[in-house]
Amino acid sequence: MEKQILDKVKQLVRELYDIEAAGKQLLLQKTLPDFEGDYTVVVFPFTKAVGKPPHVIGEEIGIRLKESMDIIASYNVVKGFLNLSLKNEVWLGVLKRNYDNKDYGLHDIIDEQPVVIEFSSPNTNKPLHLGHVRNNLLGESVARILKAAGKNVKKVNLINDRGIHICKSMLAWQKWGKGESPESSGLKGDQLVGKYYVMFDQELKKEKEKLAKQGVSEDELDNESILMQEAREMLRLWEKRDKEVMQLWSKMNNWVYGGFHETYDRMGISFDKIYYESDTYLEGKKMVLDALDKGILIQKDDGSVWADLRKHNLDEKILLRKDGTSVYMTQDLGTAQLRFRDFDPSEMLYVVGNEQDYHFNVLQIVLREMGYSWAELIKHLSYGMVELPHGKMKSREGTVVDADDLMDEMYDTAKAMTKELGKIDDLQSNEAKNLFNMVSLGALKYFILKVDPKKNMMFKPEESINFNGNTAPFIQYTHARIKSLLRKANCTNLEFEDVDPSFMMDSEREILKKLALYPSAISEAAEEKSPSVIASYSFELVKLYNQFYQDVPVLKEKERSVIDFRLAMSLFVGHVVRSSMTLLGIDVPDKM
RNA sequence: GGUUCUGUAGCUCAACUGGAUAGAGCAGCGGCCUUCUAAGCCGCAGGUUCCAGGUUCGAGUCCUGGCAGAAUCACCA
Repeated sequence: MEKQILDKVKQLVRELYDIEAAGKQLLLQKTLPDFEGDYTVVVFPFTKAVGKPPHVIGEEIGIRLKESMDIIASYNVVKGFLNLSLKNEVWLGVLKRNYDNKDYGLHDIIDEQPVVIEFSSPNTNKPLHLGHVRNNLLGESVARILKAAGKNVKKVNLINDRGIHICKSMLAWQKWGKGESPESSGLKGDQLVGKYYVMFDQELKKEKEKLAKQGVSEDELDNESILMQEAREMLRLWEKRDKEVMQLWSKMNNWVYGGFHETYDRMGISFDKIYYESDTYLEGKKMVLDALDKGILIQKDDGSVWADLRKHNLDEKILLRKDGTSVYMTQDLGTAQLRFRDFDPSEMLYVVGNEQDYHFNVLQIVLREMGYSWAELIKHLSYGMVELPHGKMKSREGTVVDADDLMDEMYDTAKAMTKELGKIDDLQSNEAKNLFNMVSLGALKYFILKVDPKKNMMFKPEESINFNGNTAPFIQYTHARIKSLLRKANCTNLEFEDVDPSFMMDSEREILKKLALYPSAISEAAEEKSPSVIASYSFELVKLYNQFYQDVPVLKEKERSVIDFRLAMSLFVGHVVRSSMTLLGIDVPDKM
């Protein structure tokens, strides 16, 4: 429809002024609420070439548009803005064509070549926290949005299951764990392992303090520390596949996976393929050694291997330590290679925090230097940090917001709130549980996803738990209202063919206009890779519907066709609300 | 110090990528349940878009220079 109008404007500009209007000059936008009209053509861009005042041009184009397009009811010109009002029949047509289509706005797969999106990518040395929550929610939602926009999306997770940090928790458990297990302690596996990681850190700190007193310099502390030496030795043994170390490693990792699985399940996160760094780092090592052979990389006297990036205005970057073990970058090279082979993708997205902007920049440059043309497929979907009112999350200061705890708290609040409002009197207990889950998780997800991914966000616990205003519970509530209305109406067969479009009210037209925009909201969200676009859209739609609901008693209307028209519109809104919430990974209840 | 990002109402966030009078929510104040769910609706109040220049018909958005904050510049990941 928008394209139709734009094409016509383009044609008219050509006929009237003999000017070829290019893409950017042709601007069609939604008319602002204070003005009359649905769409607005901005005519300023033509004024110079035409040599007439803007309002005259607007008038000239407007009159011709109205003559030649039967969807246009009227027009008005304010300064350089040509406002067009479409006939009610147009909006009614949108309703007729789509109101019963649950998949309205969603595309089937257009392009078979997959888009691979990596997210979550946890370390197996500690449980998931608030930062991971943003990552997981973004990844899952962006994947759903891209799919809705017609991409063949593959979700992958890269488990960071090896490295010096993993050895730290292993070592601590070996030293001080006394055989403790999830079963014996009653702790979730990831929580248990996390406990030992923290323990290592504390003991290391003590040891370093002692060393410092003995006069060891700041720089030497890591080298001199016995604990660190032991951890490094363990990593070396691990890379040599030492039997005992491997056994400990796989035992503790399995505990962690059990815990992660529970948390993912609860959050509604899933993957098509899981990579383990322990499988991919070797590939990376191989690539590095190959490149070294070809003279692309340099080896220093101590045996360590580096990429020289000084011609890119960056420093040197280590790729293999002097003891031959690999670093983060090394395994990421390998993972990228494997992923490219596995999927032959058109795009490889990495949902990773903006603290790693530098890392991904370097990753791409190194791959490019090594001669891999697919380096260009890598896109870092960088998102901002989650900040807390009292500052950064620091495990040592106990200010880390644990993902499981957070969901528990949200659940309890949802429960208390629901009881206080007296909403569950007619719900079965499992229904009620379901509702608490939906509402609490919805609130959390929406609170995080409504913010533009690339911006840092402030996480205020009291506000995330708020259920009024621009929140998921508000949107869920509207869905429940619609469902309730439809139940009451008991509608099977909606007949509104003969409804008179001229009786359509402003609030109804606004809703239909909004519904017509759902497909473009999806494509914008996919383009920007930003769930926040969908969140705003849903909120605006639901606000419009609530206004309508408040002052138009649907079932009190005399005219049957008008009732059916309104029911069809409500049904349509309900579908789009559910659909858009699904894109955010949020479920909506039929009653609440 | 270098690089990158951010700065919008008391607070948390929008603003269709350069378009009209910068919008929501929360918090505050005032109204609306005999009528389809009040987790709702309506109204009031709240702004030098960090500052100073520049670009043009037009700037929160673009360019330059400041100021403030964050991230990063690891043989951590």
